[in-house]
Amino acid sequence: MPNPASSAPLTIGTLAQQTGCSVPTIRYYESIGLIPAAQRRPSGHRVYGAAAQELLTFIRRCRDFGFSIEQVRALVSLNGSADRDCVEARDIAQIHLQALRSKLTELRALERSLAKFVSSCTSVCAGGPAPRCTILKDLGRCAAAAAPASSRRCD
Amino acid sequence: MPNPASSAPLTIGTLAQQTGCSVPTIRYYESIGLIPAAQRRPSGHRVYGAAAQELLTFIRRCRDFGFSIEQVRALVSLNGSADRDCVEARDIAQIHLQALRSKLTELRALERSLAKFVSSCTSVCAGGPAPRCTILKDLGRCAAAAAPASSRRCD
DNA sequence: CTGCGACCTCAAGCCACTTGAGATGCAAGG
DNA sequence: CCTTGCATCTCAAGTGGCTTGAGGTCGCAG
Repeated sequence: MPNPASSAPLTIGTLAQQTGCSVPTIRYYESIGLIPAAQRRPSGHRVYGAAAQELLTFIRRCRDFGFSIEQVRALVSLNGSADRDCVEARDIAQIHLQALRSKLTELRALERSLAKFVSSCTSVCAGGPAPRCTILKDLGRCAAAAAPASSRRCD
Repeated sequence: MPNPASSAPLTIGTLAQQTGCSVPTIRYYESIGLIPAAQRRPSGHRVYGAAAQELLTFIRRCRDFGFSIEQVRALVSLNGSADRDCVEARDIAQIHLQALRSKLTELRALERSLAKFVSSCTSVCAGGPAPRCTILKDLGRCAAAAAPASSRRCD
């Protein structure tokens, strides 16, 4: 036995705990082919080994960093193919970084505007009738400082 | 005639152009009760007036500022009820602002980490075999600087 | 042998729309 | 008057990345 403690077969629940994914999420990843189909006990229960644990931890980290599932898929595949070039990984990260930066720029502008709304309401109209609130008035005004439409989407 | 040019009846397409919403989005807003059901021509085509245009512009601005549909619903309702208190609006904005700020904090940390990944790859391993890329190695490491799970969600 | 918790599958729900199919309306040109 | 072509209509399904629920099976402790 090469590694008695750490390579013992894992149930899906244990794997979930150790990787920080939820149990349904692991099954979901299997269903979309992001992780290979697990081996099964005769009962049908999934059994995992150390490789699955490493893979899932990697995936979970990627998701924490905001990579999309398709980006993660590409990174996983890169991670497994010795004959491919690391520049591919950098490109994926670079693209993600750029998207993140433009999102950040948008959100910073939003934060400023919202903070202005709130403090202006507090100092000018707090407690008054709602339809005269500076927040609602500012929101009704012709758009100027608003973020582009992309910030309404979920990317 | 009180306002001949601006209060002419609008088709949904014109309304969409003037408010920056798409045509299906306007129908969607009607279907979820965010805007009242439009009047119809005998043919079934929707007809809108100035009130709808103002309302949709307001809604669109709110969405630009990142308010959820339910938050927008509350703001719209506040905007229309003279007997309610402006503090309600401020509370909604305040809650949204706090959520935005914690999101921003997360994203800033992500940005730093990703930028580090990219520059490290460029200087250390660019062009080498993918599985040895510093990006992929860092992603595989035990989580430390990663953002909390909330950043993976779409909020 | 009887709980009870962990596991199984399959389906639907979430958000805020977008996209597509297939049918009809309307305004302008011939 | 008729065609052409765009706008509109409805209804259904798709998007991402899961989560939640229903209804059933498995495995182990008491």
